[in-house]
Amino acid sequence: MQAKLNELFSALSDATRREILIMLLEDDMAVTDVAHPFDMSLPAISKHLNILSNAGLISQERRGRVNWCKLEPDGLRDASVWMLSFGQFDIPDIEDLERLIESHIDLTQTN
Amino acid sequence: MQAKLNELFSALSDATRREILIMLLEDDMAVTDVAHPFDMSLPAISKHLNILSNAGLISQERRGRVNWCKLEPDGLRDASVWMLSFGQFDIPDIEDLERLIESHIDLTQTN
DNA sequence: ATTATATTTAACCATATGGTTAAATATTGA
DNA sequence: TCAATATTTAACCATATGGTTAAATATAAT
Repeated sequence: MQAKLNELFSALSDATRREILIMLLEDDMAVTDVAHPFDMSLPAISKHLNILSNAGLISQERRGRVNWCKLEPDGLRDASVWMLSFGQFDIPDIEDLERLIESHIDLTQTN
Repeated sequence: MQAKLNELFSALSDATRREILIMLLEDDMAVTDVAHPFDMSLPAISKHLNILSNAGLISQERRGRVNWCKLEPDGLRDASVWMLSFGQFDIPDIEDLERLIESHIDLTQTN
């Protein structure tokens, strides 16, 4: 769980990779086409795509010599959920969450 | 904007720092107390706190020789908005919340 | 069969990151 | 005043990260 979140947030911490994700919102793309707008070598883009794949944010499917990259929006889910518990809940909700955590701890301790 | 997001996601990509944020959900804490549960030197924690400060995720207020650390939940807003802009996942459901609670419990118990 | 295209792998480099220990700096208490 | 406490700064180290170029691989086209 922690390792997965490390990978996710780390993948998102690079502007090039975030831009790639946004590009893939439009449509699936070949690696070369992903690379095109960037002032960067193809191997560099290839590495970025691997990092996004390993984080579960995209998938890649090879057809012939073309590797098609596809956004996997569900990959953002864990990170999103983690963040929402801090950022979007207002104060009473945070207190609710804390009570939930407390009660869950109490339950595990009495078992 | 991109630099801010880099900083934010990068700050969140370390499990120690995420754990610190969760600890600060409870209450404001002094640096030494933040450091206590971790098997890590005080300077290391001090660095982590600086990274969290620079990312806008916490604030620090010195009173006497004690530096009080305070969660700044709004600091997550930009990153949260960025992720929501992908808009392809639903509002987190009860299972996600359960998993989140589990992960927080794991964190508090493994220390 | 040869060449062009799409992509990855390998080897390398500079800088960033996350940790350490030792020393420095305040501030508080005796 | 002197010692203890809280925290940061400095110097250092190993590994990770993000880039490069050159070579390798696999497929498609001529």
